[in-house]
Amino acid sequence: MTLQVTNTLTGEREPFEPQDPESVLLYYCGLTVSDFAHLGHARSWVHVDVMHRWLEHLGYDVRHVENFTDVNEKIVARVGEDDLGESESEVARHFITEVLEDMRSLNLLRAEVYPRVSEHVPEIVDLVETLVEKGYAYESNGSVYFDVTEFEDYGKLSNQKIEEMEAQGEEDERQEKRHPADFALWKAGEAHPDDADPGGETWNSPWGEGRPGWHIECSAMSMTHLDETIDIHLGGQDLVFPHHENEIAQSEAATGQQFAKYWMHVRLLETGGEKMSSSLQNYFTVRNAVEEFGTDAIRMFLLSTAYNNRQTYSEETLQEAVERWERLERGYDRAVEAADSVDARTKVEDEDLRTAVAETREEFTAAMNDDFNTREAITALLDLTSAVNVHLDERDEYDYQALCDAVETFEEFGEDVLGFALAGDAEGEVEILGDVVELVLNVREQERDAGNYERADELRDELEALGVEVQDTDDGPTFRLE
RNA sequence: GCCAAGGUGGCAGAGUCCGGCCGAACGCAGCGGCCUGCAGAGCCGCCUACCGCCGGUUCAAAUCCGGCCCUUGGCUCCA
Repeated sequence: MTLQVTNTLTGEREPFEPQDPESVLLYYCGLTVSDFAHLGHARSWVHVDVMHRWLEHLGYDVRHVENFTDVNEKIVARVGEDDLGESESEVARHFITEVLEDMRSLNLLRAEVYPRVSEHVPEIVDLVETLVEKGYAYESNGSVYFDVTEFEDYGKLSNQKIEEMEAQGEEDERQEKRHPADFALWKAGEAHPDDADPGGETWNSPWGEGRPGWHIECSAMSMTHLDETIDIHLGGQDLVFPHHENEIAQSEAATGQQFAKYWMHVRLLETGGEKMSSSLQNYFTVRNAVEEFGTDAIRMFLLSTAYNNRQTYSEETLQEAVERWERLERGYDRAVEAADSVDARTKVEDEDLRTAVAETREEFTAAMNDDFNTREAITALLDLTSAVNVHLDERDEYDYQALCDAVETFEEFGEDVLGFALAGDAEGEVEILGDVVELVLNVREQERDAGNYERADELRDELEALGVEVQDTDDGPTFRLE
């Protein structure tokens, strides 16, 4: 069973075969750091994170590079706003810090490198020079443009014909271009006083002062940190055209090599009719979402739809994800507690549970290999949850070995691959807190034994208000910290 | 106008590439039951599917082919 992936380049599902059978070169088009990250960014991140994790699970050494675009007019536009910073680079640095924090809050595996455009201007200039030398680009008024008519395959990623394309770029630069679809590789800084907002940095180049174009950065950084040909290039669906189309053109024109073997695009998170207006924007930030629903519920929400299918955000779908996550977590907790309670030498065997564990492993693997079908993968884990629950509810004696296998499966797939925090952070503070709760529950048991249920219920309600969910069982009370 | 993706139960959402295990998964909401001092969790059952419409291919179609209707996303910086 091998991994199959959908390649935007061919539009088909193909067997995944990296150039080097041992490793995968992966580049992800990251954010333009002019604002906080929102749930849509989280969708891409979490899916790419799970792809990364699954590739590692399959044994590949994954070299993951994700850029930050820190040179952009949108960043310049915010210079001086509030306390964001007094220059383009200060504003960018501010948001990079915030965005990295958001990424950590989503429990994303770190990339190997997070390159920034401002640190790669020499490489960008070199690349542009190469393109000019080879006749794929021309200088005009201090700016340099890529000549799309010189690159035979232009349009192959987005399936478009040059003649049918709308002009790219601002109105005033169209005058300088030979073909409307030509795009800027280097933009003169002084030739456009209107664009040259104060605070926007410029660099020296063979064509005078200026700034890198909007697409050349990723080509330069991908080649610098990975190779001329990489295995997977990822990004949001919205980047297919023009961004990735242009990356292919300029990269392949410069090197004569294929730029990326597999192009994969995460479909955009939709909002169900309502536009992502600025008034709603705040609510959609990663920060607010994680704070309100928790990392695991957010991951559950985002992974409950395959990366290349449409997903609509709504209060209801998010709430459903919370329930799905809690069901999974409870199942895991029950399995762990049950396994801990059983004598390891027990001879009890439950064929149903053992079969369920085996099927879960098989189905999870098949789902992930089938173009990273995270929805089906989660389904497999929830099926295991049901099997564990049935086993614990219907059996008087537990199957120690099967429970251990179930726990291991939850951890291997749920934690390592899907990135959930099943075992939680059982650190000092949490342990002490648990002991305190235990103490209160003992008191409550005394009240219950004395038939003083009113007081017992009060204690339960008060604990719940503090985020401690109490559950009475045959074996005494149990609790969960929310 | 161009490019692309879709229309499956109350909601949400797999399955469609490689037709039969789909008499349609997993879950959420709701209802009934078991358990329970109560509640919750869990378990069992139901609501619950003529798989957008019409026609074709086939022993067999949600899945393949043709036509039609409708929806959504992108095409400007955008994950």
